[in-house]
Amino acid sequence: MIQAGSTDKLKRSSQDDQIYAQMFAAIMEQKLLPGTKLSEDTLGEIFGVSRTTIRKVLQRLAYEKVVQIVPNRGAYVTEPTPEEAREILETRRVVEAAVMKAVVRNYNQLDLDALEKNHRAEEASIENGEHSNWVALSGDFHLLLARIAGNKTMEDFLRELVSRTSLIHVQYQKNKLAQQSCSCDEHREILSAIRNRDEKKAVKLMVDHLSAIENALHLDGKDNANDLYRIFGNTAKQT
Amino acid sequence: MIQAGSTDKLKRSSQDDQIYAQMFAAIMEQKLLPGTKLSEDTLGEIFGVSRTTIRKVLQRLAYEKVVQIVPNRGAYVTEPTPEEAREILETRRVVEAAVMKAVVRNYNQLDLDALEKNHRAEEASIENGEHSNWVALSGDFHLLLARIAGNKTMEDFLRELVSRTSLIHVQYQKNKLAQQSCSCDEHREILSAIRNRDEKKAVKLMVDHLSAIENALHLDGKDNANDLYRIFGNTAKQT
DNA sequence: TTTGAAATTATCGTATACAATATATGTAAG
DNA sequence: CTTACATATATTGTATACGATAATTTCAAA
Repeated sequence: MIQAGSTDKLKRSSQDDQIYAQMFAAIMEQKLLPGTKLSEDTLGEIFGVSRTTIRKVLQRLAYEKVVQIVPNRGAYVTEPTPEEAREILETRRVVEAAVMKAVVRNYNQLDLDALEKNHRAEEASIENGEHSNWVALSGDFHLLLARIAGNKTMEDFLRELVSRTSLIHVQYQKNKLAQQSCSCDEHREILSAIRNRDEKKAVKLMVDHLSAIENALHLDGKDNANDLYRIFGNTAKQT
Repeated sequence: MIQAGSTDKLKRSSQDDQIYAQMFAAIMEQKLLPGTKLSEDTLGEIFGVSRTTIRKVLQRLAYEKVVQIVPNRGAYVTEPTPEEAREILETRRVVEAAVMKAVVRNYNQLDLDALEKNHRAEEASIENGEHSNWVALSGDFHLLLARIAGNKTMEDFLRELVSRTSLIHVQYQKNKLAQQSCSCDEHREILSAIRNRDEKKAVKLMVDHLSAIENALHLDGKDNANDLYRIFGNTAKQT
Protein backbone atom coordinates (compact mmCIF):
# COMPACT_ATOMS: atom_id res chain seq x y z
CA MET A 1 0.00 0.00 0.00
CA ILE A 2 1.13 3.64 0.12
CA GLN A 3 3.13 4.74 -2.83
CA ALA A 4 6.43 3.29 -1.73
CA GLY A 5 8.04 0.42 -3.56
CA SER A 6 6.51 1.88 -6.67
CA THR A 7 9.79 3.51 -7.56
CA ASP A 8 10.19 0.97 -10.32
CA LYS A 9 13.70 -0.30 -10.46
CA LEU A 10 15.39 2.89 -11.49
CA LYS A 11 17.56 2.99 -8.42
CA ARG A 12 17.73 -0.43 -7.01
CA SER A 13 20.18 0.16 -4.19
CA SER A 14 18.23 3.14 -2.91
CA GLN A 15 15.25 1.08 -1.83
CA ASP A 16 16.45 1.24 1.76
CA ASP A 17 17.03 4.93 1.47
CA GLN A 18 13.55 5.59 0.16
CA ILE A 19 11.95 3.79 3.06
CA TYR A 20 14.38 5.34 5.51
CA ALA A 21 13.59 8.81 4.23
CA GLN A 22 9.85 8.26 4.49
CA MET A 23 10.02 6.92 8.00
CA PHE A 24 12.42 9.62 9.10
CA ALA A 25 10.15 12.29 7.65
CA ALA A 26 7.11 10.75 9.32
CA ILE A 27 8.84 10.95 12.67
CA MET A 28 10.08 14.49 12.08
CA GLU A 29 6.65 15.64 10.96
CA GLN A 30 5.29 14.15 14.13
CA LYS A 31 3.04 11.70 12.36
CA LEU A 32 4.77 8.88 14.20
CA LEU A 33 4.73 9.88 17.84
CA PRO A 34 7.27 8.88 20.50
CA GLY A 35 6.51 5.46 21.89
CA THR A 36 4.85 4.16 18.73
CA LYS A 37 5.59 0.50 18.13
CA LEU A 38 7.23 -0.15 14.78
CA SER A 39 6.37 -3.73 13.86
CA GLU A 40 8.64 -5.28 11.27
CA ASP A 41 5.89 -7.33 9.67
CA THR A 42 3.50 -4.43 9.41
CA LEU A 43 6.07 -2.07 7.95
CA GLY A 44 7.16 -4.77 5.53
CA GLU A 45 3.63 -5.09 4.22
CA ILE A 46 3.15 -1.34 4.02
CA PHE A 47 6.26 -0.76 1.98
CA GLY A 48 6.03 -3.99 0.05
CA VAL A 49 9.41 -5.35 1.12
CA SER A 50 10.61 -8.11 3.37
CA ARG A 51 11.51 -7.79 7.01
CA THR A 52 15.19 -7.90 6.04
CA THR A 53 14.94 -4.48 4.44
CA ILE A 54 12.80 -3.03 7.21
CA ARG A 55 15.26 -4.29 9.76
CA LYS A 56 18.10 -2.49 8.06
CA VAL A 57 16.12 0.75 8.10
CA LEU A 58 15.15 0.35 11.75
CA GLN A 59 18.74 -0.28 12.72
CA ARG A 60 19.84 2.85 10.94
CA LEU A 61 17.17 4.88 12.70
CA ALA A 62 18.25 3.29 15.96
CA TYR A 63 21.86 4.36 15.41
CA GLU A 64 20.57 7.88 15.04
CA LYS A 65 18.67 7.45 18.30
CA VAL A 66 15.39 8.33 16.65
CA VAL A 67 14.22 4.77 17.16
CA GLN A 68 14.90 2.52 20.10
CA ILE A 69 15.30 -1.23 19.62
CA VAL A 70 14.57 -3.41 22.65
CA PRO A 71 15.99 -6.93 22.21
CA ASN A 72 13.27 -9.47 21.49
CA ARG A 73 10.68 -6.77 22.01
CA GLY A 74 10.87 -4.72 18.87
CA ALA A 75 11.44 -1.15 17.74
CA TYR A 76 9.73 1.97 19.07
CA VAL A 77 9.93 5.66 18.27
CA THR A 78 12.27 7.04 20.89
CA GLU A 79 10.84 8.81 23.92
CA PRO A 80 13.66 11.10 24.99
CA THR A 81 14.05 11.51 28.73
CA PRO A 82 14.31 14.97 30.29
CA GLU A 83 17.97 14.26 30.99
CA GLU A 84 18.62 13.42 27.35
CA ALA A 85 16.79 16.56 26.35
CA ARG A 86 19.05 18.69 28.51
CA GLU A 87 22.16 16.91 27.23
CA ILE A 88 21.16 17.39 23.64
CA LEU A 89 20.50 21.11 24.03
CA GLU A 90 23.77 21.53 25.90
CA THR A 91 25.66 19.69 23.16
CA ARG A 92 23.95 21.82 20.55
CA ARG A 93 25.10 24.98 22.30
CA VAL A 94 28.68 23.74 22.16
CA VAL A 95 28.56 22.60 18.56
CA GLU A 96 26.52 25.46 17.18
CA ALA A 97 28.61 28.12 18.91
CA ALA A 98 31.55 26.74 16.95
CA VAL A 99 29.42 26.62 13.82
CA MET A 100 28.51 30.28 14.18
CA LYS A 101 32.14 31.34 14.46
CA ALA A 102 32.97 29.50 11.26
CA VAL A 103 29.89 30.81 9.47
CA VAL A 104 30.63 34.45 10.23
CA ARG A 105 34.14 34.00 8.90
CA ASN A 106 33.38 31.93 5.83
CA TYR A 107 29.98 32.78 4.46
CA ASN A 108 29.44 34.28 1.01
CA GLN A 109 26.50 35.89 -0.73
CA LEU A 110 25.08 32.59 -1.96
CA ASP A 111 25.04 31.25 1.57
CA LEU A 112 23.22 34.33 2.77
CA ASP A 113 20.66 33.98 -0.01
CA ALA A 114 19.97 30.39 0.99
CA LEU A 115 19.56 31.37 4.63
CA GLU A 116 17.19 34.19 3.80
CA LYS A 117 15.15 32.02 1.50
CA ASN A 118 14.82 29.48 4.27
CA HIS A 119 13.81 32.14 6.73
CA ARG A 120 11.07 33.45 4.45
CA ALA A 121 9.75 29.90 4.09
CA GLU A 122 9.70 29.64 7.87
CA GLU A 123 7.64 32.79 8.15
CA ALA A 124 5.26 31.58 5.47
CA SER A 125 4.69 28.22 7.17
CA ILE A 126 3.85 30.00 10.42
CA GLU A 127 1.42 32.31 8.60
CA ASN A 128 -0.27 29.30 7.07
CA GLY A 129 -0.35 27.36 10.30
CA GLU A 130 1.66 24.49 8.82
CA HIS A 131 3.28 23.36 12.03
CA SER A 132 5.00 20.19 10.89
CA ASN A 133 6.36 22.05 7.90
CA TRP A 134 7.78 24.71 10.17
CA VAL A 135 9.47 22.12 12.35
CA ALA A 136 11.36 20.83 9.33
CA LEU A 137 12.30 24.31 8.09
CA SER A 138 13.43 25.38 11.51
CA GLY A 139 15.76 22.41 11.67
CA ASP A 140 16.99 23.14 8.18
CA PHE A 141 18.05 26.62 9.25
CA HIS A 142 20.48 25.14 11.74
CA LEU A 143 21.70 22.48 9.33
CA LEU A 144 22.23 25.07 6.62
CA LEU A 145 24.47 26.98 9.00
CA ALA A 146 26.42 23.82 9.72
CA ARG A 147 26.93 23.25 6.03
CA ILE A 148 28.16 26.81 5.55
CA ALA A 149 30.57 26.28 8.41
CA GLY A 150 32.17 23.66 6.19
CA ASN A 151 32.80 20.84 8.62
CA LYS A 152 30.98 17.72 7.41
CA THR A 153 31.68 15.87 10.64
CA MET A 154 30.03 18.53 12.75
CA GLU A 155 27.20 18.75 10.26
CA ASP A 156 26.49 15.04 10.63
CA PHE A 157 26.49 15.30 14.41
CA LEU A 158 24.19 18.28 14.30
CA ARG A 159 21.81 16.48 11.97
CA GLU A 160 21.39 13.83 14.63
CA LEU A 161 20.96 16.41 17.36
CA VAL A 162 18.37 18.34 15.38
CA SER A 163 16.24 15.30 14.66
CA ARG A 164 16.36 14.28 18.29
CA THR A 165 15.34 17.80 19.21
CA SER A 166 12.20 17.34 17.13
CA LEU A 167 11.24 14.37 19.26
CA ILE A 168 11.91 16.43 22.35
CA HIS A 169 9.55 19.10 21.10
CA VAL A 170 6.76 16.59 20.69
CA GLN A 171 7.11 15.37 24.22
CA TYR A 172 7.97 18.44 26.22
CA GLN A 173 7.04 21.60 24.40
CA LYS A 174 4.83 23.92 26.42
CA ASN A 175 3.35 26.25 23.85
CA LYS A 176 3.74 25.38 20.20
CA LEU A 177 2.47 28.62 18.72
CA ALA A 178 4.46 30.96 20.92
CA GLN A 179 7.58 28.88 20.41
CA GLN A 180 7.22 29.04 16.65
CA SER A 181 7.13 32.79 16.21
CA CYS A 182 9.67 33.28 18.96
CA SER A 183 12.12 30.88 17.36
CA CYS A 184 11.58 32.46 13.98
CA ASP A 185 12.29 35.94 15.33
CA GLU A 186 15.49 34.70 16.90
CA HIS A 187 16.54 33.19 13.61
CA ARG A 188 16.11 36.60 12.00
CA GLU A 189 18.27 38.23 14.63
CA ILE A 190 20.95 35.62 14.09
CA LEU A 191 20.82 36.29 10.38
CA SER A 192 21.28 39.95 11.03
CA ALA A 193 24.36 39.36 13.16
CA ILE A 194 25.82 37.18 10.43
CA ARG A 195 25.21 39.89 7.86
CA ASN A 196 27.17 42.32 10.06
CA ARG A 197 29.92 39.75 10.51
CA ASP A 198 29.53 40.27 14.24
CA GLU A 199 30.99 37.01 15.50
CA LYS A 200 30.50 37.55 19.20
CA LYS A 201 26.90 38.61 18.82
CA ALA A 202 26.10 35.77 16.43
CA VAL A 203 27.49 33.23 18.85
CA LYS A 204 25.68 34.73 21.81
CA LEU A 205 22.37 34.90 19.97
CA MET A 206 22.64 31.28 18.93
CA VAL A 207 23.50 30.09 22.43
CA ASP A 208 20.65 32.12 23.88
CA HIS A 209 18.32 30.82 21.19
CA LEU A 210 19.10 27.23 22.15
CA SER A 211 18.71 28.04 25.82
CA ALA A 212 15.35 29.61 25.07
CA ILE A 213 14.27 26.43 23.34
CA GLU A 214 15.31 24.45 26.40
CA ASN A 215 13.51 26.82 28.75
CA ALA A 216 10.32 26.46 26.74
CA LEU A 217 10.22 22.78 27.62
CA HIS A 218 8.48 20.96 30.45
CA LEU A 219 11.46 19.10 31.84
CA ASP A 220 10.60 19.37 35.51
CA GLY A 221 8.68 16.11 36.00
CA LYS A 222 10.38 12.79 36.27
CA ASP A 223 10.62 10.39 33.37
CA ASN A 224 7.72 10.34 30.99
CA ALA A 225 7.11 6.71 31.87
CA ASN A 226 6.05 8.00 35.25
CA ASP A 227 3.64 10.46 33.78
CA LEU A 228 0.86 7.98 34.37
CA TYR A 229 1.42 8.36 38.09
CA ARG A 230 1.21 12.14 37.84
CA ILE A 231 -1.89 11.95 35.71
CA PHE A 232 -3.81 9.27 37.58
CA GLY A 233 -2.06 9.55 40.94
CA ASN A 234 -4.91 11.45 42.54
CA THR A 235 -7.85 9.64 41.03
CA ALA A 236 -6.65 6.07 41.20
CA LYS A 237 -7.59 3.86 44.10
CA GLN A 238 -10.69 5.97 44.52
CA THR A 239 -12.91 4.18 42.04
CA MET B 1 38.49 -20.34 14.11
CA ILE B 2 39.53 -17.71 16.65
CA GLN B 3 37.83 -18.06 19.99
CA ALA B 4 34.65 -16.25 19.07
CA GLY B 5 31.33 -17.98 18.97
CA SER B 6 32.57 -19.99 21.89
CA THR B 7 30.67 -17.84 24.32
CA ASP B 8 28.26 -20.70 24.77
CA LYS B 9 24.72 -19.46 24.88
CA LEU B 10 24.95 -17.51 28.07
CA LYS B 11 24.10 -14.25 26.44
CA ARG B 12 22.36 -14.98 23.24
CA SER B 13 21.43 -11.50 22.19
CA SER B 14 24.96 -10.23 22.68
CA GLN B 15 26.32 -12.34 19.84
CA ASP B 16 26.38 -9.30 17.61
CA ASP B 17 28.01 -7.26 20.32
CA GLN B 18 30.74 -9.82 20.85
CA ILE B 19 31.66 -9.84 17.20
CA TYR B 20 31.31 -6.09 16.98
CA ALA B 21 33.63 -5.64 19.94
CA GLN B 22 36.24 -7.97 18.49
CA MET B 23 36.23 -6.31 15.10
CA PHE B 24 36.25 -2.84 16.62
CA ALA B 25 39.19 -3.80 18.82
CA ALA B 26 41.05 -5.28 15.88
CA ILE B 27 40.70 -2.04 13.99
CA MET B 28 41.67 0.07 16.99
CA GLU B 29 44.69 -2.09 17.69
CA GLN B 30 45.66 -1.60 14.09
CA LYS B 31 45.52 -5.28 13.27
CA LEU B 32 43.00 -4.49 10.56
CA LEU B 33 44.54 -1.70 8.53
CA PRO B 34 42.67 0.96 6.56
CA GLY B 35 41.62 -0.32 3.18
CA THR B 36 41.35 -3.96 4.26
CA LYS B 37 38.48 -5.75 2.56
CA LEU B 38 35.98 -7.22 4.98
CA SER B 39 34.31 -10.09 3.16
CA GLU B 40 30.99 -11.15 4.64
CA ASP B 41 31.48 -14.82 3.83
CA THR B 42 34.96 -14.95 5.29
CA LEU B 43 34.00 -13.16 8.49
CA GLY B 44 30.96 -15.39 8.81
CA GLU B 45 33.16 -18.49 8.68
CA ILE B 46 35.67 -17.02 11.11
CA PHE B 47 33.10 -16.18 13.73
CA GLY B 48 30.88 -19.15 13.00
CA VAL B 49 27.77 -17.15 12.20
CA SER B 50 25.80 -16.40 9.08
CA ARG B 51 26.22 -13.41 6.83
CA THR B 52 23.09 -11.91 8.36
CA THR B 53 24.85 -11.36 11.65
CA ILE B 54 28.05 -10.12 10.03
CA ARG B 55 26.07 -7.67 7.95
CA LYS B 56 24.51 -6.19 11.04
CA VAL B 57 27.93 -5.70 12.60
CA LEU B 58 29.38 -4.17 9.44
CA GLN B 59 26.48 -1.75 9.20
CA ARG B 60 27.04 -0.66 12.76
CA LEU B 61 30.73 -0.11 12.12
CA ALA B 62 29.83 1.76 8.96
CA TYR B 63 27.54 4.05 10.86
CA GLU B 64 30.45 4.85 13.15
CA LYS B 65 32.51 5.59 10.04
CA VAL B 66 35.12 3.04 10.98
CA VAL B 67 34.08 0.89 8.04
CA GLN B 68 33.00 2.02 4.63
CA ILE B 69 30.37 0.06 2.69
CA VAL B 70 30.43 0.43 -1.08
CA PRO B 71 27.18 -0.79 -2.66
CA ASN B 72 27.63 -4.10 -4.42
CA ARG B 73 31.34 -3.95 -3.68
CA GLY B 74 31.55 -4.78 -0.04
CA ALA B 75 32.90 -3.36 3.19
CA TYR B 76 36.37 -1.95 3.80
CA VAL B 77 38.18 -0.50 6.78
CA THR B 78 37.85 3.25 6.31
CA GLU B 79 40.77 5.21 4.90
CA PRO B 80 40.20 8.70 6.27
CA THR B 81 41.06 11.54 3.92
CA PRO B 82 43.26 14.42 5.08
CA GLU B 83 40.21 16.64 5.01
CA GLU B 84 38.30 14.30 7.30
CA ALA B 85 41.31 14.16 9.57
CA ARG B 86 41.34 17.92 9.94
CA GLU B 87 37.58 18.03 10.50
CA ILE B 88 37.74 15.38 13.17
CA LEU B 89 40.52 17.10 15.09
CA GLU B 90 38.72 20.43 14.80
CA THR B 91 35.51 18.88 16.10
CA ARG B 92 37.40 17.27 18.94
CA ARG B 93 38.81 20.63 19.97
CA VAL B 94 35.29 22.02 20.15
CA VAL B 95 33.82 19.08 22.02
CA GLU B 96 36.72 18.43 24.36
CA ALA B 97 37.08 22.08 25.31
CA ALA B 98 33.52 21.87 26.59
CA VAL B 99 34.31 18.57 28.26
CA MET B 100 37.24 20.09 30.11
CA LYS B 101 35.14 22.92 31.49
CA ALA B 102 32.62 20.46 32.86
CA VAL B 103 35.31 18.17 34.23
CA VAL B 104 37.07 20.89 36.19
CA ARG B 105 33.76 21.86 37.75
CA ASN B 106 32.35 18.44 38.47
CA TYR B 107 35.15 15.98 39.15
CA ASN B 108 35.57 14.24 42.47
CA GLN B 109 38.35 12.20 44.04
CA LEU B 110 37.20 8.94 42.49
CA ASP B 111 37.34 10.50 39.05
CA LEU B 112 40.84 11.74 39.69
CA ASP B 113 41.92 8.29 40.85
CA ALA B 114 40.61 6.73 37.67
CA LEU B 115 42.40 9.30 35.53
CA GLU B 116 45.67 8.79 37.35
CA LYS B 117 45.40 5.04 37.13
CA ASN B 118 44.84 5.33 33.41
CA HIS B 119 47.80 7.65 33.08
CA ARG B 120 50.11 5.25 34.89
CA ALA B 121 48.96 2.47 32.55
CA GLU B 122 49.80 4.73 29.62
CA GLU B 123 53.32 5.27 30.93
CA ALA B 124 53.75 1.57 31.50
CA SER B 125 52.66 0.65 27.99
CA ILE B 126 55.18 3.10 26.55
CA GLU B 127 57.92 1.67 28.74
CA ASN B 128 57.10 -1.80 27.51
CA GLY B 129 56.80 -0.76 23.90
CA GLU B 130 53.22 -1.96 23.66
CA HIS B 131 52.12 0.47 21.01
CA SER B 132 48.63 -0.81 20.25
CA ASN B 133 47.94 -1.00 23.95
CA TRP B 134 48.98 2.60 24.32
CA VAL B 135 46.70 3.71 21.50
CA ALA B 136 43.73 2.24 23.35
CA LEU B 137 44.73 3.72 26.70
CA SER B 138 45.34 7.12 25.19
CA GLY B 139 41.86 7.10 23.74
CA ASP B 140 40.46 5.95 27.06
CA PHE B 141 41.95 8.99 28.75
CA HIS B 142 39.83 11.27 26.62
CA LEU B 143 36.73 9.12 26.96
CA LEU B 144 37.17 8.99 30.71
CA LEU B 145 37.14 12.78 30.78
CA ALA B 146 33.96 12.82 28.71
CA ARG B 147 32.31 10.47 31.16
CA ILE B 148 33.33 12.63 34.09
CA ALA B 149 31.86 15.62 32.27
CA GLY B 150 28.56 13.82 32.62
CA ASN B 151 27.03 14.34 29.20
CA LYS B 152 26.30 10.96 27.62
CA THR B 153 25.49 12.48 24.27
CA MET B 154 28.85 14.20 24.03
CA GLU B 155 30.53 11.07 25.28
CA ASP B 156 29.00 9.04 22.46
CA PHE B 157 30.10 11.57 19.87
CA LEU B 158 33.59 11.65 21.29
CA ARG B 159 33.79 7.86 21.22
CA GLU B 160 33.23 7.98 17.50
CA LEU B 161 35.75 10.78 17.05
CA VAL B 162 38.39 8.96 19.08
CA SER B 163 38.06 5.74 17.13
CA ARG B 164 38.28 7.62 13.87
CA THR B 165 41.37 9.36 15.20
CA SER B 166 42.98 5.96 15.63
CA LEU B 167 42.53 5.26 11.95
CA ILE B 168 43.99 8.66 11.17
CA HIS B 169 47.06 7.82 13.21
CA VAL B 170 47.63 4.66 11.21
CA GLN B 171 47.54 6.51 7.93
CA TYR B 172 49.16 9.81 8.66
CA GLN B 173 51.29 9.70 11.78
CA LYS B 174 54.84 10.87 11.27
CA ASN B 175 56.68 9.49 14.25
CA LYS B 176 54.98 6.96 16.46
CA LEU B 177 57.49 6.90 19.28
CA ALA B 178 57.88 10.65 19.65
CA GLN B 179 54.12 11.11 19.47
CA GLN B 180 53.57 8.57 22.23
CA SER B 181 55.72 10.12 24.91
CA CYS B 182 54.72 13.61 23.87
CA SER B 183 51.03 12.83 24.10
CA CYS B 184 51.53 11.14 27.43
CA ASP B 185 53.36 14.14 28.84
CA GLU B 186 50.57 16.40 27.72
CA HIS B 187 48.05 14.17 29.42
CA ARG B 188 49.97 14.60 32.65
CA GLU B 189 49.91 18.37 32.33
CA ILE B 190 46.18 18.28 31.70
CA LEU B 191 45.75 16.16 34.81
CA SER B 192 47.72 18.69 36.79
CA ALA B 193 45.51 21.55 35.63
CA ILE B 194 42.43 19.57 36.59
CA ARG B 195 43.84 18.94 40.04
CA ASN B 196 44.31 22.69 40.47
CA ARG B 197 40.78 23.31 39.19
CA ASP B 198 42.32 25.72 36.70
CA GLU B 199 39.60 25.74 34.07
CA LYS B 200 41.21 28.08 31.58
CA LYS B 201 44.50 26.27 31.65
CA ALA B 202 42.88 22.87 31.38
CA VAL B 203 40.92 23.94 28.33
CA LYS B 204 43.94 25.52 26.69
CA LEU B 205 46.13 22.50 27.32
CA MET B 206 43.54 20.19 25.82
CA VAL B 207 43.06 22.32 22.73
CA ASP B 208 46.80 22.59 22.26
CA HIS B 209 47.16 18.86 22.81
CA LEU B 210 44.70 18.13 20.01
CA SER B 211 46.40 20.66 17.75
CA ALA B 212 49.73 19.00 18.49
CA ILE B 213 48.26 15.67 17.44
CA GLU B 214 47.06 17.24 14.22
CA ASN B 215 50.42 18.87 13.56
CA ALA B 216 52.16 15.55 14.02
CA LEU B 217 50.32 14.20 10.99
CA HIS B 218 51.29 14.10 7.32
CA LEU B 219 48.27 15.85 5.89
CA ASP B 220 50.06 17.90 3.26
CA GLY B 221 49.69 15.61 0.23
CA LYS B 222 46.46 15.20 -1.58
CA ASP B 223 44.28 12.20 -1.01
CA ASN B 224 46.03 8.99 -0.17
CA ALA B 225 44.72 7.51 -3.41
CA ASN B 226 46.96 9.96 -5.17
CA ASP B 227 50.00 8.91 -3.22
CA LEU B 228 51.01 6.75 -6.14
CA TYR B 229 51.57 9.87 -8.19
CA ARG B 230 53.78 11.33 -5.51
CA ILE B 231 55.69 8.12 -5.12
CA PHE B 232 56.12 7.17 -8.76
CA GLY B 233 55.65 10.59 -10.30
CA ASN B 234 59.35 11.07 -10.95
CA THR B 235 60.31 7.57 -11.95
CA ALA B 236 57.33 6.57 -14.09
CA LYS B 237 57.56 6.77 -17.84
CA GLN B 238 61.30 6.27 -17.50
CA THR B 239 61.26 2.51 -17.45
C1' DT C 1 51.61 -8.61 -28.38
C1' DT C 2 47.90 -6.01 -27.21
C1' DT C 3 43.12 -4.91 -26.99
C1' DG C 4 38.30 -5.80 -26.51
C1' DA C 5 34.32 -8.37 -25.59
C1' DA C 6 31.98 -12.43 -23.81
C1' DA C 7 31.63 -15.82 -20.33
C1' DT C 8 32.76 -17.14 -15.79
C1' DT C 9 33.29 -16.48 -10.98
C1' DA C 10 32.77 -14.38 -6.73
C1' DT C 11 30.32 -11.33 -3.76
C1' DC C 12 26.63 -8.63 -2.37
C1' DG C 13 21.26 -7.57 -1.91
C1' DT C 14 16.86 -9.41 -0.70
C1' DA C 15 13.34 -12.80 0.41
C1' DT C 16 11.87 -16.69 2.83
C1' DA C 17 11.87 -20.17 6.49
C1' DC C 18 12.67 -21.84 10.91
C1' DA C 19 14.03 -21.24 15.83
C1' DA C 20 14.00 -18.64 20.09
C1' DT C 21 11.93 -15.37 23.05
C1' DA C 22 8.45 -12.55 25.16
C1' DT C 23 3.67 -11.44 25.82
C1' DA C 24 -1.12 -12.59 26.34
C1' DT C 25 -4.78 -15.50 27.54
C1' DG C 26 -7.13 -18.82 30.10
C1' DT C 27 -7.62 -21.91 33.84
C1' DA C 28 -7.12 -23.48 38.43
C1' DA C 29 -5.95 -22.89 43.20
C1' DG C 30 -5.79 -20.03 47.31
C1' DC D 1 -11.90 -12.17 43.68
C1' DT D 2 -7.09 -12.28 43.24
C1' DT D 3 -2.90 -14.55 42.04
C1' DA D 4 0.03 -17.95 39.93
C1' DC D 5 1.13 -21.06 36.48
C1' DA D 6 0.77 -23.29 32.05
C1' DT D 7 -0.41 -23.01 27.36
C1' DA D 8 -0.97 -20.45 23.12
C1' DT D 9 0.08 -16.69 20.18
C1' DA D 10 2.72 -13.17 18.22
C1' DT D 11 7.09 -11.09 17.22
C1' DT D 12 11.79 -10.92 16.91
C1' DG D 13 16.65 -13.32 15.94
C1' DT D 14 19.25 -16.05 12.77
C1' DA D 15 20.27 -19.07 8.91
C1' DT D 16 19.74 -20.39 4.30
C1' DA D 17 18.64 -19.80 -0.57
C1' DC D 18 18.11 -17.39 -4.67
C1' DG D 19 18.80 -13.47 -7.75
C1' DA D 20 21.53 -9.39 -9.20
C1' DT D 21 25.70 -6.96 -9.73
C1' DA D 22 30.55 -6.19 -10.27
C1' DA D 23 35.26 -8.17 -10.98
C1' DT D 24 38.03 -11.56 -13.36
C1' DT D 25 39.45 -14.51 -16.75
C1' DT D 26 39.49 -16.34 -21.28
C1' DC D 27 39.55 -16.23 -26.07
C1' DA D 28 39.57 -14.17 -30.42
C1' DA D 29 40.82 -10.50 -33.52
C1' DA D 30 43.66 -6.65 -34.86
